[in-house]
Amino acid sequence: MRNPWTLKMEQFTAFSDMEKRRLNDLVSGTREHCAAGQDIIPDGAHSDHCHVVLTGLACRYKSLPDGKRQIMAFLIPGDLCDAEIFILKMMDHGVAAISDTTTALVSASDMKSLLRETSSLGEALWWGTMTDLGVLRERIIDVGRRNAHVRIAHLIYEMLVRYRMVELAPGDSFKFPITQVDLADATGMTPVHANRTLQKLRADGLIAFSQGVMTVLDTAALKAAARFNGDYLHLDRVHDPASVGRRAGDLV
Amino acid sequence: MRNPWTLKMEQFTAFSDMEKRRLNDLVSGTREHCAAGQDIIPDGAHSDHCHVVLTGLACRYKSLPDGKRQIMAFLIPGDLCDAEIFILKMMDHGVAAISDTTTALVSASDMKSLLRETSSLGEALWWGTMTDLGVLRERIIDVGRRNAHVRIAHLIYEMLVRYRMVELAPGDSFKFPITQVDLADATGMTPVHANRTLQKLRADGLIAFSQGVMTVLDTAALKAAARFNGDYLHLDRVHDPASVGRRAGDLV
DNA sequence: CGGCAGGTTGAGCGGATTCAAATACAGTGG
DNA sequence: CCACTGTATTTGAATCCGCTCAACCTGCCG
Repeated sequence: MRNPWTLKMEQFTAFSDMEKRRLNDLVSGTREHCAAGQDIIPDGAHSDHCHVVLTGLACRYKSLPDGKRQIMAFLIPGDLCDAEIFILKMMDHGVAAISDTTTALVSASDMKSLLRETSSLGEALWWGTMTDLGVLRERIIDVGRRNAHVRIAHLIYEMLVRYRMVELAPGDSFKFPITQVDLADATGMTPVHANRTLQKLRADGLIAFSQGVMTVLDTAALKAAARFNGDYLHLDRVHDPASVGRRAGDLV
Repeated sequence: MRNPWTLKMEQFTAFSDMEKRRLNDLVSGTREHCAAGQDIIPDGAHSDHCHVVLTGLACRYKSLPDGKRQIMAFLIPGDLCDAEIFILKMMDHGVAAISDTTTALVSASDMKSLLRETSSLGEALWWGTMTDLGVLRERIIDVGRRNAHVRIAHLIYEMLVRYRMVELAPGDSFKFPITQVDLADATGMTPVHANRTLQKLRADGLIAFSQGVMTVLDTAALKAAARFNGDYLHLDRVHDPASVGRRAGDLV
């Protein structure tokens, strides 16, 4: 009954049982599977279904005329791939699977009516979009004003916080099937330099990485190295006394 | 009766007279003036009013702990400063006036009900947010994968298209009160390098700049230099046969 | 065993930065 | 009207972070 979409949005607000059931029903319909490396939604496409990532890792990307590629965002379970689909004529970027993924299809009309609801659900959806904006802005700061070391540390730390939201980072370990080429495309650097930077983070004892699993060994040190401030993720419930136990917010 | 907010959203869809009147009423209430250099909305602030830029130029920015600053977006007349205000507890970045600005205050409750309307208005607002996302993604590509020359050309060309939307770029000239320091903060480079890059664009006869007014001398050449593709702005009405006359879409 | 994708290492180059100083320019007050 | 002041732009020279190119290694799989 607990799905990553609900878990993520619960970081924003507490839902009633009925609301949770509602959300759960929405992602319990048609599923789609996509193999690593394939497009979940190609650039320029249109469809009348939204995709919610349930398992695996995906990314938003855009290929440039000169062959370069920029990854604008990583999408983990609970993330919505294409909130724009029911308004815009076509996607202005592609969404690709990095590892094998399963996505839930939600019809545009369901999503539309959800958005217009006066309940917490409509607000939660809006919250999701607003935090997406925040994450994008943070990525601009990354590539614009942070050096390679801080930049990669920041990306990894953000992934940790986000994976924790959906309870997929036990022991501060999480799946990280991202190749160094992908990482370079996301951080706006070359694979070679991404490699050297990762090595330094490992040598400093901040992270460990093997078999596609990233482990953050020293959260405090990594957070400091990344100059991380998580306000932009708007995990509002962190400050909610009713929220108990160890949550993603502990890291922010 | 024609205000920049309506003009901008008309790039997405045609409104009925009643809808236009509705939009106009919303920005005809309280006005706020802000002097150049001052914060319109400080980082971390909260209010229960949204700000719509009516005149002047503003920017979204974030100051980093080490004193650096990153400008994430420029806001021209018709742009909404803080769509998040009625959901999120606080702003995760600041909005500052670059030149003197006037903004219209729209109450959060008015905005909220607008968003829930089944008319074109709710969709238009959603469209605005989605294009903001698109512009941010494009900025990530800018700083991540384009060199200084292309990057600045791209920024200027985008400003031209956006100014045209709100009919503020007669003869391909528009107000550009952005200092080279601002420009550097927006493009993720140093003022010195921004200066040299601008000089090259002028030497190549692509742009002219004096007295705070930018003139694009050769739109085709600038577009080519910027490798510009305007799909991300989603000026859907460009393809609408009912749309007549020279509009921003001509450039996209 | 060969092939291939991903990761690692080295050396040289170059775009952008840094620091510093000079120049232009607008506003202000004597 | 000019001297004065502060801000913005311009120029030069040295330095460095990250890029390029190229080779090599490693593990995996057919």
